[in-house]
This record gives sequence, structure tokens and C-alpha cells, in this order.
Amino acid sequence: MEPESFSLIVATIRREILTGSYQPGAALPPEPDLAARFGVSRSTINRAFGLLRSEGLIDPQQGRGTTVTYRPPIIRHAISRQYRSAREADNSHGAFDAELRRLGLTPRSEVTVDRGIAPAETTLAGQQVVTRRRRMFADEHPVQLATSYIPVAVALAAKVDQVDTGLGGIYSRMADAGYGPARFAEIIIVRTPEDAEARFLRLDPDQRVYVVTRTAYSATGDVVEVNVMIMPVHRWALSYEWQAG
Amino acid sequence: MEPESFSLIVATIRREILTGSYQPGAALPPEPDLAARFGVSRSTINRAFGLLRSEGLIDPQQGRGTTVTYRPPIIRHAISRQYRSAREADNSHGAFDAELRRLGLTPRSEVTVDRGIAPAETTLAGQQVVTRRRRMFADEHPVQLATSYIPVAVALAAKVDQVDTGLGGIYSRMADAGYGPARFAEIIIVRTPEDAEARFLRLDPDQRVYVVTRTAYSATGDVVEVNVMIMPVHRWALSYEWQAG
DNA sequence: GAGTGGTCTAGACCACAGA
DNA sequence: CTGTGGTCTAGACCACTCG
Repeated sequence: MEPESFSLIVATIRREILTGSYQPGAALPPEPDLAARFGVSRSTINRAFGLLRSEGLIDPQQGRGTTVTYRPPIIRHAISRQYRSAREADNSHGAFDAELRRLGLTPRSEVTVDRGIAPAETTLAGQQVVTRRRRMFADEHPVQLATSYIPVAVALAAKVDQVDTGLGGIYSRMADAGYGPARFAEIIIVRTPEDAEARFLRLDPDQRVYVVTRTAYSATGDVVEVNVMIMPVHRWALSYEWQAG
Repeated sequence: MEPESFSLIVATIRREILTGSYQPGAALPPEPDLAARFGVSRSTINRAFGLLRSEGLIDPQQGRGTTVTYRPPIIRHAISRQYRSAREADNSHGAFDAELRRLGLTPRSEVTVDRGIAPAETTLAGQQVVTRRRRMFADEHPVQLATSYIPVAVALAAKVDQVDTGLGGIYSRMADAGYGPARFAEIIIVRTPEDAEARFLRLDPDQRVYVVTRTAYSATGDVVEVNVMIMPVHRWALSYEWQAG
């Protein structure tokens, strides 16, 4: 009918979710019912569901119906998490573990380690590196993919070419070995997920991920690690704090 | 045909744009032609164009055809930009001006000032504030909306209840008045644009914006400003740097 | 089997730009 | 006027879930 019916329908349903008319976990009416309610075809409702799903608000499933899945985002404190005390809190093996435990979520990570050449888009492009890949879960939902590239010399000295890096994670081991990072830089972009990312994070092609690329520098200015983190934007908020200079 | 034709088509066209088969500014074939090339209906091509447009890669226009519009993102250096020297570089009136000039872009801002009550989602919720709204352009393209909330007492002392705040912007005036911010916190989320944001930034309902909320604290721990910035994700990259603690 | 959402088609009508 | 993209429809067929 009206050319703006799509936007109106999306706005209406979104408001009903965010104001609590539909509670998280509740079932939404079937697409044909909503089509009748709004006086449009099922195609239009299906398209509206597509956008709401891409925002992480709903989860339509074939055969099972559509449920509300809104979850408040996980807050990632980028700077304080680099403090050794934060990484080692609660006997955690790194900042991710410590952070999720504080939020009442159960963290789990799968780590694989191998050697290779750092990819072109990193500060270590072309160098021989030890690559640590982490697949991270919160309450068994996949929430982050992180790939860490460490120059071979640094990795061997800090003994981080193995899966378990002990209390506090790799930065604690680097510090123990005299390669403690002195300066960090993070760059954030947002894009659609690549195929492998979408498969692991269970994302659709029209959803969005943060790509956070952190480069860690030693006191002498050498790059001791580049870490590329992929996170669905609807699951995470990013937080930074600093003193005025 | 195949159920995955949509993703394949999107991936194919995206690759042709990013590898340079279609240069920025070039015209893409009309939707009916691409429908024939891929052996699908125009609806499917139209949907693929919708996703590529939402990524900021192409700009389809009624009557005029579809052109490639990929632009590298503007890098926003969140921390160094708070240094007074950076804000006042090149005779600029704040960090935004200085940053865009360095990138060879022409900045322009429209500012309006009024009084009101700070909205609920800010640290100043409910307080009487001076509200400064900025609409920012790069080469006359809208790129950012920023709304700054300043407690009335601070705003009057720093004389930032007027449109022009002089060399270095409001933080320089606050420092002059003894309200210089001592600590900053920024929280980043990503969501779809609200109607007013979409209108100004010329965004579609399925595109995404960063919402960067910066809170500035005085040396005594009081909030002297909350600034909510809205930026299309495909136009901006966010950068943070800090020393290990 | 009945009902769900996933995907695609063919076609309609529209607004708009440009020759 | 022709051709462009914007939007929506009606319907098809499918994969899937659940009683």
C-alpha cells in the first residue's frame, strides 16, 4: 500500500520489543498473522523480520516460529583490561575471562596455535609469526573470534607458542620474559562478516561485526603483538577511559 | 534458482568493486542487465543492491542508475584529539576541524545552542544543561551529528552558551575557566539510525551508525560534559592509543 | 500432516532523471 | 518519452519442527 509501510512496520515491532510488549524469549505472531494485522503481504513482513533479526532483536527459525532475543550488550573495557591485576582477577586466564565472569556469564575459549606469515592488513605484514586463534563463547553462545600474531622471537621467549598461557594470559607471560607491552593502539571498523566469521558467530550476511585491531608495542617501540578481534555489534559495547593530556 | 544465489551475487559484485573492476564513480550495469547476467529476477538484484548500498559501497538512484561510491573511512583519533595542541592546530576550532583538514577534506559545522534537560541515557540525566547541537560535513557531505550537554553552571563560566567558542573549541574555554576536563570515558555502540539521524546523514533504515558517548570529568570528579556523537560506520574508523598501566 | 520461516519469481505501479 | 531504481504483491517451492 503506502510506500513507507516497511519502515512503519519495523518501527512498530521494534518499539513493542524495546518497551516490553514482547518480552525476551516470547514468541512473535507468525508472519501470515502479522501480514493480516498490518494489511501487507507476507513478503513485507519477512523483509521486516530480516532487518530486526540483523539488529539482533529477534530470531526467526524455520518450523519453530520467531522469538524475541534482545540481550543487553557485553561491555568490553579496553584499557583497564590491560592491567595485570584485571587480567589475573578471579584466577582468570586473561581479560575476556575476567570480564565475563564479572557479568555473571560463563566464559569458554578454544585456542589453536600455529606458525605462519602475518597477513597484509596488520602492522606485522609478511613477518614470521606465531598465530594464536581463539574462539570465545559466553554461556556457550559464540561471541568473539580473536587472532593474535606474535613475532616468533617474542613468542618463544615468552613461551606463548602453546595453548595454555597460564594466569593472566599472554601479556603476563610477555612481561615475565621482559617483553611487556608498553603502549597499545586499537583501531575499530565495522563491516559485514566474512563467510568463516558468519559461520562461527552464527551471523547473517547483513549483520555487522566490529573489527578491533590492537597493536602492542614494547618499550623500545617494537611490535610485540597484533590482535584482530571480530565481535557482533549487537552483542558488544566498547569502552575506553583516559586522563586528559 | 539456487537458494544461495543472493549471497553469491553480493560476494561477486563486492569483490569486483573492492578489487577495482568497478572503480569509484563508475556506473554499474542496470538491474535488468545484471538479472540477466546472473540468471535471476530483478527482485534479487534489487535486494543485493540494497545490501551493498547499506555497506556504503554503491549508490543506486532512481532514474540515474547505480554508481560505485566506496570511500576510505575517516580516522578519528579519540585520545590525541583531546590534547589542546591538536584541537588548536591549523587555527582550527576543535578536533573535528583539525582532523579533517589533515586528511585534505573541507570541514564545515552548523551549531545551534539552547537550554533544556539532559536525556535519560546520559550521565547528566535530568539536570539543567546547555545543549550544543553540531551538524558536521566533510566536503559538504553530512558525516556526523554531535549533541553536547553541559551543566548550566559550567557552560556560563566557560561562556560556551554561544555558537562560536573560538580557537580550540569548548574544552579550551573550559580549561580557561578552570573547568578543564581531567578524565574522559567513551562508550561505543552500533545501531540502526533513528529517523532524524537518517534524514540528516542520508542513511537508509538498514545502515548502521556508531553512537559514541563521551563523558568528560573535572579533576574533582564532576561531569562537565556529555557528548553523544552519531556517525555512519562506513565513513569512520575509530582509533585509541594508551600506555600500559 | 500442518504450520513455520527462507527464498525467489514475475509482475505491477510508482517517482525520478535525462534525452 | 524511455529507462532507471523503489516498493510491494501474490504465489510458488522448499526445509524444517512438532505434534
